Amino acid sequence: MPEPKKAKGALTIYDVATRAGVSIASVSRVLNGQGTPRPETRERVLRAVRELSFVRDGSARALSNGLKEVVGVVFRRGDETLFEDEYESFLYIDVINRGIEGESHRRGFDVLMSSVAFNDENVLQRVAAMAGKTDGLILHDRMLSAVGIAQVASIVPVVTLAGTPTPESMNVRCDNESGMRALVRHLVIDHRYKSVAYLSGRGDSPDNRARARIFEADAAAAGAKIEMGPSWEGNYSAAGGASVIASLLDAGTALPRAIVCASDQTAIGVMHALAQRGIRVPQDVAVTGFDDVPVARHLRPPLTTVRQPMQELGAKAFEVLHSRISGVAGDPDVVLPVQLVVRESCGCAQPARDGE
Amino acid sequence: MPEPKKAKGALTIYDVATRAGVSIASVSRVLNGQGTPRPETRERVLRAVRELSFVRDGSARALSNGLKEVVGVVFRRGDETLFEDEYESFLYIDVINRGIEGESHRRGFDVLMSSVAFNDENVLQRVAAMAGKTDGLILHDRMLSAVGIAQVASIVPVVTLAGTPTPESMNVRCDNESGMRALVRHLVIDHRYKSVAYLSGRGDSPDNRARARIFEADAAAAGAKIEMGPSWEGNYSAAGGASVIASLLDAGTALPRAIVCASDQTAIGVMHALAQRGIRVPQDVAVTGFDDVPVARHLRPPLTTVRQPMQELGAKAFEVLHSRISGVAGDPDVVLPVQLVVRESCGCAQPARDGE
DNA sequence: CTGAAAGCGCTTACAG
DNA sequence: CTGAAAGCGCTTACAG
Repeated sequence: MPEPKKAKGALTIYDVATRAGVSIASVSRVLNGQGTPRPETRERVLRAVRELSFVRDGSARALSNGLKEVVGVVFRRGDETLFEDEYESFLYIDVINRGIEGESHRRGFDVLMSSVAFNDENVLQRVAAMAGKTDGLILHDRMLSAVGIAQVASIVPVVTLAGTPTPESMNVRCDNESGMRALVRHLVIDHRYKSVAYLSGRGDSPDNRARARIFEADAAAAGAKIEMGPSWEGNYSAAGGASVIASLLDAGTALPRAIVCASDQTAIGVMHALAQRGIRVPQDVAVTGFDDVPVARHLRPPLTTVRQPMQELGAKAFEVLHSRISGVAGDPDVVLPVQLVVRESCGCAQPARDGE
Repeated sequence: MPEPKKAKGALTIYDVATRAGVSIASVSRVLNGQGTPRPETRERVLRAVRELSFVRDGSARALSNGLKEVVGVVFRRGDETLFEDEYESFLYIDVINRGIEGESHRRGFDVLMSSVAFNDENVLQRVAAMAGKTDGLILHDRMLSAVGIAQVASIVPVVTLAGTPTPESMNVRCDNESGMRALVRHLVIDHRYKSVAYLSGRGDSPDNRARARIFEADAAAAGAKIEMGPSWEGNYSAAGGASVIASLLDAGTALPRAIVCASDQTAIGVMHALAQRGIRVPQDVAVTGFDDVPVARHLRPPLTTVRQPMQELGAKAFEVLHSRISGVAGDPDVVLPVQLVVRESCGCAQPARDGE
């Protein structure tokens, strides 16, 4: 063994070929299950591979094949945590990512993860770099503007989560409309609450807009007094929810009978703020969330919310992306069903244990 | 534009060079910040890149550079869930992965994720495939045998989590010894419990062995009656913990005053089983966990446990791996400090609110 | 400062 | 069935 190849003693297909006494083409064919090699050739290659513990270099394969078998996922990373629960809630992103990973796995793909900080200046730049390392990208909620998406989509296929499909990209989301409809019905019809507020998420979120729209329409139609708008503007975070309540109370505003929060995180903040002022949930004010994050059932009282099938959302996103990568056109706007989860924060009595 | 390049209209550095009227070498240099190009050259390249929305192909770069700027993480995926909380507990893996991702990010690396099912036959094969796509691997708890690790480590550097360093691989873990020591002291000295049991994790886990060893030594030294062994054998899961309790109770065995569980998950199962039999925690039997998973503080009663710095564990693992990838030798056995978190399941009165 | 050319480790027509 | 060779898209000495 004269020349010390490169950095590591990293083996190449040439080493295997030499050892097996065949050409690199044969090695490659055996490894790929292409053609019909003579049994003996096959044996020799396989033995050499085994003895050497050889593994093909993924980059070289990708370059040659034009397929990396890698999809990228980009999401936001929380910075500091104001509420202890805030941190946990971020984990819902991981649930989605698990869904993506599981489905990828089945197709022989791996998942490249990259987070960007909330205050990150050049998200586009990072996303673009990811594009170069993958066959396609899945972007979490509100990562890029439509322009940014178009730009990235010119490099690799893009699927957004909880966004809006664009001419260049596809989208997978949950059925906010039905979820909010069921929630409002439960509060206004079942519980007969006369006044309800919508504590919003970020204004630029499609999810939030959809929820707000249905809330307003349905609650009004059912004859309830509605509160929403500037003084009820949150940002999906617990801190955001808490500060809205604090401001309202400080201003001496009377709270409505029920507060519909744009997310579970928001509800967590609201319940926290309410508890601090000695306002009881649900006796004085009912509170609901949206998402059904893992911690929702452990809150006191357990949170009534709308469950979004996070894991399926991820799985579906991969599925859509994969078919696109494979050159198959698919539905550019997939909508997944949601489910109302009634617990106690809405005012219902403690339901059957281990319920749902 | 005559010939339709390849599959996509995927741009290459040649397209940029043509547009900018320079050689591909110049494009590459500008993009890499190498050399001292004339300002005008720089300008023209940058403009062409911008106008074309060009992004370099990661595989080609990796092949040429000998560096993919990707580390792989392999972990186990839960299949079905017996307890609703089981599912959540799996998320602690994600917390570690977040730590890895965060640190990678700082170094310009991305993280390739791959899960394997619990019953997966050829984990080694999957791990090997990952090795080919990355510059180094981080393996979660008990993924591979020492032989398997050695094999993979001959391809890329390997760091294990909560394992044992081998001649070929490095390891990062938490200080189980100190954690268990503090826990036993709290139970046997502070609470004066006379009888304590250790409900174990998987027998083949280094973490479990370390915890068991210290438990036995310290509890005995403090004069407590000890129970552990075959009839107290769990497997880290909630289901495992619950079934141990069920068996014991069915056999008419009297429970000790305190049960030290090998993990929070186990404690969750134990508390569940106890509740079903009407046994009160901590009045009748105290229960403690190990890990401090997010849900631990939401259990009823809130779980006294030992917090492992999961996120730092991940960050540290990347750090160790990165320095190894960079050719720097580092400590092959990093130990991170843990912290006793006293809540109510040990028998302590409700501590100050918003504690910790 | 800049370009022509070799090389990274594979895969895959194309001949034999 | 199998081998020689070209090509995938970059980077980087090496000359100029």
